[in-house]
Amino acid sequence: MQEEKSSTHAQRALIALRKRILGGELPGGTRLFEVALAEELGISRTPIRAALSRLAEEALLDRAPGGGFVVRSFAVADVVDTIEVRGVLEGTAARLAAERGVPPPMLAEARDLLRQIDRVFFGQSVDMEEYSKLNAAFHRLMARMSQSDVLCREIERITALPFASPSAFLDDQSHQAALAKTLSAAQDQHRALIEAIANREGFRAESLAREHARAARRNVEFLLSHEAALREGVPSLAILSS
Amino acid sequence: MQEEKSSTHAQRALIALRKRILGGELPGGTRLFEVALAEELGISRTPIRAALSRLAEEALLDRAPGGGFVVRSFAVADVVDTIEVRGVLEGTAARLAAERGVPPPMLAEARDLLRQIDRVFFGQSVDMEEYSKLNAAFHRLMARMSQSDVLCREIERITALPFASPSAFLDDQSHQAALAKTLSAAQDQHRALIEAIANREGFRAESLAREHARAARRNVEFLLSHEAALREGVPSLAILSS
DNA sequence: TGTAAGCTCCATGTATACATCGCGGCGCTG
DNA sequence: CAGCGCCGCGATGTATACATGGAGCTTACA
Repeated sequence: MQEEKSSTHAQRALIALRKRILGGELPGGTRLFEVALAEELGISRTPIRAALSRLAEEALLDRAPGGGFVVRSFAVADVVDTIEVRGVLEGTAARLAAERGVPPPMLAEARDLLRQIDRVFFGQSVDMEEYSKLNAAFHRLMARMSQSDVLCREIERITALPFASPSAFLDDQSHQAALAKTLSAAQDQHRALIEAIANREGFRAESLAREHARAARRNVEFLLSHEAALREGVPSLAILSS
Repeated sequence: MQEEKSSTHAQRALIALRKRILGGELPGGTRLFEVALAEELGISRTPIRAALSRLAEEALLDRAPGGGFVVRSFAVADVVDTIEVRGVLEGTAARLAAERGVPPPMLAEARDLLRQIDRVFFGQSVDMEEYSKLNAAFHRLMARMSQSDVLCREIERITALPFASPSAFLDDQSHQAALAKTLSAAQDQHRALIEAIANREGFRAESLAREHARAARRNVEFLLSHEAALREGVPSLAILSS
């Protein structure tokens, strides 16, 4: 066998197929045939089926009526709506956190994350790798502050879609100039959010989280309004069908 | 073979297992073993795996770290939070419907549904079967009015959980007296919702939808506060772990 | 020429044998 | 007695052969 990563064939198939779907190599609407994929990847149908099942769980594939799988299509409107839903869910998490109250250690953890993010700005050019990681951690923590497993799970699920993640579009290198301003504004929102939650201001926390998600939406709309040149460098948008 | 319903073994296994999980026969945390289930249902492991995978998509099973599946546990708090999430999502659908505008034929369809629900009340004892069907149809239509496939999908997904459906707890026969009042209040909310959407009052529509979902939450809390006697007749609550 | 029946092929469904891997018990050894 | 390592079992992972069933084509008959 080849010496790829990961242990099982199903894992490798999952990773390979996910990559192809997200990369736009398998456009939305494409029917995936077990035999063809099995031959292509040099494994049997069984691990292929396992991989396809998991991709269906990730909402990257739809089950066809009479059996089989189809690559899900994402139009621009779907991206926008998905981000809207993320905003709504994160808003709910923030509101619940405020309403139910957050244990002080957790609040301290959040404030520490904010300081760490501040520190990333100190360098000349921002270390996007690090920022993405911290930003994702902050959003995950905010979900946990709701003290609702159900909500955490739903947020994690929607966030797994590549273009809906709070850290999507950050790896886009095209408009470094605007970046600093954008990130600084986002950080202001982070601070206000924690403040609102700490003050038990549920409505304010929810509104802030929703508006915070709007930044991602503005990014998408900006990227799509400027012709292909910009979109080229944005892997998260390769999946778009139109 | 036995002459159950449905065509494939995987389908039958799916239905059988879902029934056992929802019925509380397989309590939360139970590890499901392919071989054991295969022997028990008299089929091979392959269709069992297919069924387990689909149950994971339905969020009734969790994948165990090292492979395998575990029945998901639902505590009371999870039920409440799930209903909260449904309310939030339906609220978003109602708001988007109001903000984006709804085609008149669709609004007419909604008003027609409201009239049909009114008609159900005419009889001496309400036909709950019929009411459930119409109520579910109304909620589905409201989701569609958002004109967002993503949102529809998420609502449908969360609504698939037995205790989160807008028609859950309606089959409970225990407090017929209060029922008429409850349903009539719900219908008032339905009417106000459509009115708000038609008037493009996004905030009002969202608030109303959220409050409407609270009715389900009150039902749960009422049922749980009255000892087992009441809970017996409520199949939707059999899944509760505690 | 149109229609309907039947056939054939292809894709998924199913069973089963074998592989692999992790874990726990048991025994050996220092 | 303690610690290490080996062995074996049980669970999932994988391959493969065969079953099934539907769609499209072809052919024969009206």
